[in-house]
Amino acid sequence: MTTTSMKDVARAAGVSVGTVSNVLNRPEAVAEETRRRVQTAIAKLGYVRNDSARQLRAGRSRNVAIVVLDVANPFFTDVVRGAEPLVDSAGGVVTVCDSGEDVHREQRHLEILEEQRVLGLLITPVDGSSSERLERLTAHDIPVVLVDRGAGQHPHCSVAVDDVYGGRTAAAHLVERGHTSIAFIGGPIAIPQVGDRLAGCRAVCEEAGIHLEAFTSVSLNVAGGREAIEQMLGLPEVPTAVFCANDLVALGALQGLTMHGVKVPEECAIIGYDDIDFAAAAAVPLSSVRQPRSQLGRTAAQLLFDEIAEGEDHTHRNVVFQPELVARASTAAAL
Amino acid sequence: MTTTSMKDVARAAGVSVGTVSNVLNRPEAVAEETRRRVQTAIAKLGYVRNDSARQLRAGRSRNVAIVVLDVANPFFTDVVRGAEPLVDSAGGVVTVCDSGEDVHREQRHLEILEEQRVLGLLITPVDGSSSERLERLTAHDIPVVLVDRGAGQHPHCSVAVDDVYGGRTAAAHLVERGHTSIAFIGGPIAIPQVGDRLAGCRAVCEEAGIHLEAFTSVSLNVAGGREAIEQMLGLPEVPTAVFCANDLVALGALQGLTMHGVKVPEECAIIGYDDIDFAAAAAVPLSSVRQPRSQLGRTAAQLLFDEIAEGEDHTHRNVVFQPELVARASTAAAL
DNA sequence: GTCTTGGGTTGAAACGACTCAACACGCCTC
DNA sequence: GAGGCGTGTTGAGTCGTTTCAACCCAAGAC
Repeated sequence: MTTTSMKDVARAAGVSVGTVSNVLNRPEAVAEETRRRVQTAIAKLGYVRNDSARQLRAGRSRNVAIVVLDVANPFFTDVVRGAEPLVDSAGGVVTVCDSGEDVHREQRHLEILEEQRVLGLLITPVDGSSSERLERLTAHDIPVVLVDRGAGQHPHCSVAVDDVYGGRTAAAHLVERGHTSIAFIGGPIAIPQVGDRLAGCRAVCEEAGIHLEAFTSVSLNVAGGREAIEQMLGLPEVPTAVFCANDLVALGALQGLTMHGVKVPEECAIIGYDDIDFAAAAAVPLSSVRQPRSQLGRTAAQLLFDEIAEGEDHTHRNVVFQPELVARASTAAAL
Repeated sequence: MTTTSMKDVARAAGVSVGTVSNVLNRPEAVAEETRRRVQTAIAKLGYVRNDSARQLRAGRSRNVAIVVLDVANPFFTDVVRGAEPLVDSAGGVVTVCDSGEDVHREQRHLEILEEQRVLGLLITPVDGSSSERLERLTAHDIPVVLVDRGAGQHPHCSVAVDDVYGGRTAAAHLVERGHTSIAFIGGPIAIPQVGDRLAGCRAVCEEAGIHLEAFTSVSLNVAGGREAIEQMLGLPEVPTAVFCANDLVALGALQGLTMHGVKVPEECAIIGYDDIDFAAAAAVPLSSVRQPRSQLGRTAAQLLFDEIAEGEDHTHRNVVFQPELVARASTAAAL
């Protein structure tokens, strides 16, 4: 069965293609009786609109893409969840792309998305200096909203959580518990969130005159955390507390420490970041720094549609949320 | 800046559009010198192919859609991960859609995907009887591969894990540990996986003459598990073991039991399903039934491309994997 | 009886890329 | 010098939809 087009429907209903189009797009402009005839024809032939043709005509698709660092990270799925309803109700369709923290995959996605003439883009870019690639999109009139990325020099709207503040909060909590030697475990420092969290942490440590050891995990997941712990345990002086750049890493760290018989929190405390659902369900419930995840997504989508609506006279907005400490068992022991 | 088309490039390079098209699609057919001229023109104008136009002409997009029950479930993200490389290397693009276990959302996604003339579809359908909606797609020449769905009556290729066997395995493990009263917690029974796991469990219980109590959680996630536990604890005789339809539910159950001061596994054992990464990292490491997740995705994608390649003389294939018991602390106590 | 008005409908012109038959040109052969 | 060959290039036609000026026609105004 070869695909049926509007022409076939028109013929079957004895009207012109223009009328079929009207039935589909502005039914109120078509006479009752005609409309019905067209609709039965559509049903009988099993006609399905061809979106490519629509888009070609419209010059733009109705897809909103969300490019995340890792779909397997609950943080991002929550962000996506937050954005979806808003996009949906605006008649858009969400496309999720996973860059896997890899610049080349991100690049490939961006190229494809540009070819698809997406309506807009929410992205957590892999590195800090990706602006040139993104600006190419904005130059081609594709609005870009940065997610979880501070109000920097970039010419885009953005939503973010104050990661420096979050880093400070986590470190302050550890200091308050009496720790005097702290390790930081986090993925590529090039990822701004990681850098900021570390910066906040470092600031507090310096103020308090505390030793800080930073480990660079290969990536921000469970395996990365486990591996970093291996390194850490090789130190002559093993720190008594670990601040992980996100909860997945923290879970990995927890596994690593437990495997080596190090008691959490008695011998080593752990604090994560994001407060994903699994954090509370971990072997030792994880302390963490909570981010308003779905709100991030929702706000980002909102900014995107605002930008689309405002057109020329749009000025970029940068929304920053404050994270919040959630203390649990993994930092419960006082020294 | 209005979008530049092949025509603009052609003009700038002093050639015809046909030649530009050739440079893009069959560069070897174009003379070296011409090719270079066209390429500089492309670079200078910042030309980007218009995918809608391509697709319109081709009659088909290069998108492969994966429709899952829940993107936040690591099981599915792993399946997606498994499928991605294969789709990628076949020149396709993956689109992930989340049905959220909701028939209407699934339906909406299917409609949109059909309008987009996707290359093919990997789907874990919400209910068992969704075949009519899917057959509409196949009637329109869109190949569909069922994921995690047994070799039933359906006219599709499929990959699946033997869920009845998995259910039996889990139940047998509990019986072996001496439990004589077991609860099953699982989402809508209409979801075939849930039904099958329950069936396998029930069969073993009947053979062993053991009491089985089944609870229907609203959905297959952490919250669903927590809520079901509330119900279960209301029973006059509280079961001594719980078999959860997936690990998220099991994590929820673990939270629920812990909240009510019920010790796991001493007072109540738990076994989950899927063996997601978080299962091992839980407060009490969860026993589970492991599925070859990424292999499911990879095989599904393979079947899809096989079907596309074989065309007319394709016969559907149903691949079934065997799951595997992973015993951990949550079922460690003997009675 | 002519003139408006306006609800319905029409048909052709876009949109941008791809395809393919036709052609142009240089070179070689007989 | 006619014919054949091979390599490059062309341009018109096509995909399916939307849009919009033009048109038709019946009803109401004068």
